[in-house]
Amino acid sequence: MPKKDKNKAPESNGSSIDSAQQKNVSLKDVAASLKLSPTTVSVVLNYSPLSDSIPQETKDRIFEAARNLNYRPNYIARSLRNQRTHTIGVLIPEMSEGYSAAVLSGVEEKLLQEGYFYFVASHHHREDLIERNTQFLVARCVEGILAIDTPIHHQSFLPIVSISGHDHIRGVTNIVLNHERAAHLAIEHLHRLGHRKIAVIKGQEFSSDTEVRLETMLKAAREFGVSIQDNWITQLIGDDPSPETGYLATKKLLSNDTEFTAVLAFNDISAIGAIRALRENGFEVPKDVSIIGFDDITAAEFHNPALTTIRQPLKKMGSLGAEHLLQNIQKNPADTLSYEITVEPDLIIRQSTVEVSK
Amino acid sequence: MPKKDKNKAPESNGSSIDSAQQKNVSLKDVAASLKLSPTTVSVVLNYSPLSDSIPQETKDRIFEAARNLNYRPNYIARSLRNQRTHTIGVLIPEMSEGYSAAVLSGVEEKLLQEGYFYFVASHHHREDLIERNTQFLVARCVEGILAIDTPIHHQSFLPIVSISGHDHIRGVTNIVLNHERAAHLAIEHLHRLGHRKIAVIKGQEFSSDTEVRLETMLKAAREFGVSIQDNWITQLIGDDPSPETGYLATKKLLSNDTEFTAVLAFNDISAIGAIRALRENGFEVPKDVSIIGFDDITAAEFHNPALTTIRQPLKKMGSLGAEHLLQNIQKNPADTLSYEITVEPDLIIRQSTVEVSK
DNA sequence: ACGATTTAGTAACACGATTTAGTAAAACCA
DNA sequence: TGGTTTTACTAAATCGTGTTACTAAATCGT
Repeated sequence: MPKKDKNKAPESNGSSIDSAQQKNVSLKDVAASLKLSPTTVSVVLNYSPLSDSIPQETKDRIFEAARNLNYRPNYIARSLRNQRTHTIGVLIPEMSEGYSAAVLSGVEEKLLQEGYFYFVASHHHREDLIERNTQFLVARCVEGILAIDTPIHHQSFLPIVSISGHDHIRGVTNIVLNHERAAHLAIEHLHRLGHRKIAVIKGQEFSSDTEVRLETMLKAAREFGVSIQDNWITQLIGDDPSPETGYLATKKLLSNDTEFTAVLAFNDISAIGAIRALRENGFEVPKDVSIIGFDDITAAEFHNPALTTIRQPLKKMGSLGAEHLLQNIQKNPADTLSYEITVEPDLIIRQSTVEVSK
Repeated sequence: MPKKDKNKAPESNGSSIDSAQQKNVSLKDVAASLKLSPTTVSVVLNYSPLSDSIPQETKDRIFEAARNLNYRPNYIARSLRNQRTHTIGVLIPEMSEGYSAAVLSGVEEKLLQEGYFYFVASHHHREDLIERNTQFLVARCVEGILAIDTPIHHQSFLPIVSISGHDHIRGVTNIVLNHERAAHLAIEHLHRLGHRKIAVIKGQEFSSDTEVRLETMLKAAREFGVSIQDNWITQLIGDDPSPETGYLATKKLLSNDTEFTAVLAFNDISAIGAIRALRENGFEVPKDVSIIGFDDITAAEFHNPALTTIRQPLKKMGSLGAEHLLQNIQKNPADTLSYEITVEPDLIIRQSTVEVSK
């Protein structure tokens, strides 16, 4: 007798997350309310080919009941059945910087458009956390992995897209900046302003772009006949992205030698710290020393002085990364060979670089 | 005859995401490899009470086989069965600012610690996106929702924790700053420096803190006998968090009147824009006008001049929010009444405020 | 009028894990 | 020796969908 008691639909008629709704209604509940089978309801709600033979009147009743009971298909059950989670995993160094946030905003925009969600996990450049988080994401059945400034060491059975990654691994797609051009733009700009002695603050070893950034800069410098002496090269100090990394690096640089007339910083955030250090040591920026940043994060434009910088299209890199990952997910992983997408930098001239005075 | 063919364990012996592994191994595969039932394997791997009666030798074999085959329980299947997803949804205005990123880093730290993952969805303060994203998160079976600077309008059958939210809704827990004290610290500091005429840049209507921030500031001003005239109150202009919002607001402010000696900005990011506007109009900061920010984002310390600001413990607010959400998830939602957690601000004195000169 | 097709559905299984309710054999007890 | 308890497991049901394979009735074609 109490057979139906528990399946009795609650009389919810307000918003979808109304307080009256205690338990989510299932396909079975909808079916029961219409005295149809769950199969029929499923077939109709999914516009399956099978529903061709269901009369419109029945379909209408089903749609109406589903709406009235506020039926929402349970994504978990659907994922299990379809072996599709519409979820990807995103690996980032940390959740605290202009860089990651900018890329993520592009990722999110594209993913939500396509009905995907994402898990984020940050690893602080620790090898063990990268491995552990990858495991977790795989266990959660993500359909692919997007690695942002995160080294990838081995091929995976899942599609992987790496943003700013430079490892060439089978099956991994890289989204990278045209570093040659970025370096050309930066050095050319300084050269045109008369700078011939340039200091460089390179990134930490763990940053994917560190090596290529330095090498392309050195190459461009040779081409323009600009000098970058070894003792004008310094490295960011510290693990977390903060202006302090550039501040400490520049302090060290200044204790070596001060013959240079311009500084190429690894990124905007460290350029800001570098300016502080230069100022503390009695150098006006840009009067005494010009400085050029990298990335063009929001803070760059409004810093004092406003930063001249090489812009990376961070948001676009994020959405491109997401786009290609989704594409690769559609394909058979076996025939997804590694390929590379290149995006172009821009030189943004502001106030931190001027003609050399010496 | 081909009965076992497809269940034949792949001879994977490398890393967990080795290329050799095509298909995830299931409980059934492990069981088959040992000629045991999935039940037994499950019981042992989960340290279920039932496993008391299983001899150690069998347990060892099971653990070993699971490790060798690199068995990872399928989270989707487990979630369906247990009706627990260990996943929460996080609503944020956007993924681009120091504020959200700082709070999220606290959220993430706490969640990963507890074995939870999270979905992020941003809504750009659009009512329809808040509703839609909430729907999506519910369909994805999140166990609770963490709303960061996001208005919540109705009670839900899911636990909700709101960070910097001020709506008092049954079942919603609020994590808020001690705004009274924040205002007291800010006004007291300016008062001590001799400022008696203070301009205020208030937040946009859509920011949760806008109203309470302004009101507590006005109240503190009255207590200290400091004047905040109506035409010294301006509002951030624009939707996305960027220094430009404060720049435009301050431009408008300066076109009204310039009698004030200090500016209270809604947040650090707009304070940075305000400084630019003041400077363009011929005011030196802090010589002519002092300015005080709010939040203490990373950029504040290294700005030029370094920003005096009221620090919100953003990361802590994130981890507290996550902590209370997880607590409320354990409880019966019915007996989770709304309550409020208050965190304390700090005054961080740097270079953007000095004694009044006039 | 009779076989073939169309209509309108449904029963049963699968996805991969956990849990409930057993069972068959061994050990224990009196 | 006969009954109870313990040991060492396993079959079957379940979570909520989606799909495959079926059926029973109605309609069609000739």
